[in-house]
Amino acid sequence: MRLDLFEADYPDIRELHLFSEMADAQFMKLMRGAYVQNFPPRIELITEGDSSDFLHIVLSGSVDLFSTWNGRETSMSTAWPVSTFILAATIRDAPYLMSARTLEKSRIALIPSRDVRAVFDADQRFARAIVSDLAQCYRSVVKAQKNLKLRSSLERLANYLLQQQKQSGSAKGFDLRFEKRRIASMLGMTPENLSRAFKALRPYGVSIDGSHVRIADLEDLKRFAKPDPLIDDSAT
Amino acid sequence: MRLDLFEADYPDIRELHLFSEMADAQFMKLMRGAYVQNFPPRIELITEGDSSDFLHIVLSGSVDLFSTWNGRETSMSTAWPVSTFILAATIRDAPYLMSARTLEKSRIALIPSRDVRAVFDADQRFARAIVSDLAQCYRSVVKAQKNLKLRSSLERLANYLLQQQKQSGSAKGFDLRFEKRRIASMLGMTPENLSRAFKALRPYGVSIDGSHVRIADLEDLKRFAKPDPLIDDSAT
DNA sequence: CGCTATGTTGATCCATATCAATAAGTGTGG
DNA sequence: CCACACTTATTGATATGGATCAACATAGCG
Repeated sequence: MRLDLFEADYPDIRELHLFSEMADAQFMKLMRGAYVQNFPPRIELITEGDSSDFLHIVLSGSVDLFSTWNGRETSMSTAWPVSTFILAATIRDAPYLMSARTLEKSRIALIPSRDVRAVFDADQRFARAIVSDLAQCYRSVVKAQKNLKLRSSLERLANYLLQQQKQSGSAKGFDLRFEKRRIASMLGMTPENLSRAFKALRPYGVSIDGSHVRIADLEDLKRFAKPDPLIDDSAT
Repeated sequence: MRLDLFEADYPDIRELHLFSEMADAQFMKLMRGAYVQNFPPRIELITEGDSSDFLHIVLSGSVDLFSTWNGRETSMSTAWPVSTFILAATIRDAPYLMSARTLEKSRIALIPSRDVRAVFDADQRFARAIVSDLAQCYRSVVKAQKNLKLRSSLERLANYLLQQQKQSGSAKGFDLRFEKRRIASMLGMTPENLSRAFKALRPYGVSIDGSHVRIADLEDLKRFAKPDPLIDDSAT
């Protein structure tokens, strides 16, 4: 299971802000028990309800965090390189609340949860980084919940597109980064409804061709979407 | 503003698991800059978007955490004695994502956020407690989101009633702890819809008289509600 | 190339919101 | 203590957002 080339990943992990400030000795202590593995797409890495033995880190690729109940399933969020997931379960030594599957070919590092908790107590800066990370995760979910409870699906899509547009940097047009099916699930709607929602945004200058989106007039769409930093900004 | 009797609250605050393990000196450092105030009902304590200068602690009464967007409003959660709120904003020194108002006459302690961050770095046990608290908060919101995305409003109500029944401890029957208007908002529905939802649960043995709820057969309701520890248990 | 999963479109159904009217509390000041 | 105002809860009628079901098109992919 353990790969010889793992050391090659140290710099990537080290620069993750969770690990960037900590003492070398403590970092190595974490790495000693860790291992890295490559996974093909669509592999279920963890299942909700399982005990949280490892903190996971996405080194490359991407991971879908989703949940199920009574035969239904929904996408909760996406983990990108380089970031951790299920940090909260690791901290509390509690069962996972979400399942995780690779979206594409992905490289994942696993650090024994026990080591994370031990090093937390031994390294001030690591503790500071963990709490900061966790607080950010918390705030992200709160924003997601506000998004769900205060907006219609059309408003959620409009704001999602504005976010994506912003992230892409390009003046006009960007590609959707996921299957529409998954975007629909993330936004809390069905694929059929998403398909119609795109059309419903046409009067506001949104046009879509396959996975390519163009927004004719940002201000026009913003007037409808009413983006709010306390819901839509990922940073704050 | 500062009350002479504040010292009387020390034991209550001290026994909050966030503060129970820390060194005396550090605890006093936190208390030195803190103060306590009594508020009448329905007073807005903080407004979303404001900068987070104080960590708040509910000593008695209760506090509604809510959010607004585009003229709409929704209840996100409730803070009870003795617990903190807006810990995440304090940690990250970021603006509040939620507003807070007293539900009833309440006694609130305020600790300067700067002090919290300073003592975090100085006291191992306090750091450990904060991270644990925060992880629990995070997991609560994730559960709330699963509840919203995976269940219909009728299913949410059914599970809410099962939770309340369990908490009440009594064999049959308990009183709703909030106005129905607020329960509706918490569950992400309108008051009218809640009113009808109660009736729709009658076939499963739920009867309501004012704010008093009786569940004829728990198993019957559970068969419909399908409660799930990964959504409904507050502890895990 | 054909298979399978994804996306689109249309028809319909259902859950939930909205609007409106009324009833029942709850608190206030005379 | 009562009358009044005001908020909350209920109920009915209706509208609508969004889900579901079904058919078909399309795009990846072995």
